[in-house]
Amino acid sequence: MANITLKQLKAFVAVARTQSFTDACIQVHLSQPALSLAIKKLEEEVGGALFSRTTRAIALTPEGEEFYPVARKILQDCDTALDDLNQRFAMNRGRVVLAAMPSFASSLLPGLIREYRVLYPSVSVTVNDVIAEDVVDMVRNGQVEVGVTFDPGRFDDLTFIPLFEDRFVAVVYAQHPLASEESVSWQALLEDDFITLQQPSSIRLLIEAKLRQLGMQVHPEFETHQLATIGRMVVTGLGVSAVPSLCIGQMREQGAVCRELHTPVMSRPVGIVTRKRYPLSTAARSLVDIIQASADRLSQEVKLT
Amino acid sequence: MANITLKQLKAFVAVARTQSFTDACIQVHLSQPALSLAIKKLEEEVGGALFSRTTRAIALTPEGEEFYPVARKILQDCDTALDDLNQRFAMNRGRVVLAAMPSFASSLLPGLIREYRVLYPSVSVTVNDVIAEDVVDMVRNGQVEVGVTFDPGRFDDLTFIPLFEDRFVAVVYAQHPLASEESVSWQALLEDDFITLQQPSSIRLLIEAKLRQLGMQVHPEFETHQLATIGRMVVTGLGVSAVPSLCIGQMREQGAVCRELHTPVMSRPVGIVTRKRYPLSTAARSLVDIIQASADRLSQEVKLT
DNA sequence: CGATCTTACGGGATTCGTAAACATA
DNA sequence: TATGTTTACGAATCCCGTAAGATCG
Repeated sequence: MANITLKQLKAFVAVARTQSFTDACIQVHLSQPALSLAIKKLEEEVGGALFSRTTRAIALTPEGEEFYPVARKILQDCDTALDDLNQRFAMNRGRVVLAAMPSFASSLLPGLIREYRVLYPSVSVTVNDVIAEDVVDMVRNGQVEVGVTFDPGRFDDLTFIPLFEDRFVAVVYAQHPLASEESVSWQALLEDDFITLQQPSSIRLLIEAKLRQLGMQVHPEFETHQLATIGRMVVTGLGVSAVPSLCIGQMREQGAVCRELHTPVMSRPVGIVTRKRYPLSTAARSLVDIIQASADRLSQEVKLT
Repeated sequence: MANITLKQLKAFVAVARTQSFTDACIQVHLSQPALSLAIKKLEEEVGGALFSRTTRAIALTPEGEEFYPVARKILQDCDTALDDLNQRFAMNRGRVVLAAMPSFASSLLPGLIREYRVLYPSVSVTVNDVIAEDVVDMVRNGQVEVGVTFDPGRFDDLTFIPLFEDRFVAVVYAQHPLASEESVSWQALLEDDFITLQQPSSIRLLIEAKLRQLGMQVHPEFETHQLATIGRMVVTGLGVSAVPSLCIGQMREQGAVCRELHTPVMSRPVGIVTRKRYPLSTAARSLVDIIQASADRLSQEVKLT
């Protein structure tokens, strides 16, 4: 039967502060009798008098004096917690933590985040730029709410929202013979010196596995850790390469030329990965919404035209 | 309109803990629909969903996850505060601070506190053994709730509850001529060497002022700080003295003989001093009650018979 | 189909506000 | 006497519980 009400606490604090029932009425939006009853009830709950009422003057009992700061603190805590939640839901504050594979994080993601920040400037966004496999791991164990990466396949605890197809495109320098072609085959591309990524990236593994499967041999003449270095090497004429279509923009900026790659066309769906049965925060939800809404535009941006 | 309820918080915590509405019902003694409504209302108040309900499984939203420990803490604080108050009023805990003039603190007070402690063993009692004037000061400025001392006279912020009359009695050694008298006059007593208190006690001042007023001269042959020393000196035959009737017991224990003093009879009311308009704690209230109830017995104890 | 949450609605308790009574300075 | 609190009572509100509906596994 131990049941007190926040309203009673508010009433108590108001009376204690104003030292008057009448004045406290205004603060708690109650009539005198109602307030009187509320205090009376509270006193019954706590087992004794909190005020000494002499119809003329009000004084806190020593017990009330002890209780006053405590009640104040409780109400303060409630208010703070409520404000915090309100702001969080209104996205006047909050935080989204997401993971994205490097090719996406360095290409399309910044624009999306910019778009998001325009709408919700008070929500902080943290990006984990990790390889595709780690993106999946970080989502699965809850380190991030949202991941952007390749379709992780069948994980029964994950949800995948496809955004666009990422495929490999050939990267050659402008004077290269293949640059005049509309599209090139892997066979033709690999006749030149091939520059590849050295990092434990799924990109390289994917290329090698697929090509080996088709009986083609890859002879990487150069290896590097950075995508930017590939671009530079290609432009310098050291060789050719193949990169995810996500990186077309970057390659072009560096002066390299991208062409469609066929036989085979290597493509994988890129999308948003979230955890099943773990709802997103409103902040994360709206980020996902923005990314989804931009799916068409993203698809365009990885086109060669 | 920012109004949440502790009941709602309890409901929220229960659901969050059990991960199920049905199970939480038992904990909060509510039907499922009622609980559902309570959560719904809470979510409206905070501005967003705290749970993700899929009719089959319940999961906290990230916002709910943030809120959970906060809500828990608030409820915990409420419980603690309520328990504390309950115990205080039930006097299973608490504290009384009082001040008493030395003559009372060293004579009758210990017995009274003992009586009190038998009834309320869990309430700690602190005694300030200070001179009569300081007792009044400590009560007035709120350092103590209760004081026992002489009637402080007209203080409009103090309440005085008289207990008994304390008067001066003569103290002589057993072989002293006056010991055979029923009562002695100040005149007769002062013919012998007079031992008096040295401390800034109201006792000495009272004696001197009153006697001077009556044209009598006091020749203190010995001065001491301790009442016990007076007794010892008297018994040793160094002289005679006059002490408050409160100290009769102590004098007798030391082997001295007490006799009524007249011409004049010096007596002042001793009683309980409390602050007006500042209600007592229940603990203090019951101590006062006990002392008041013992008033008659106390009056007897300061009699010579 | 079964388990679980949500919505709908009637009954009941709590609580509110107005008016009158009461108590102190 | 005047101010301010408490008691009395009618009324509105809120909240709960039962029953029916909806949804997911």
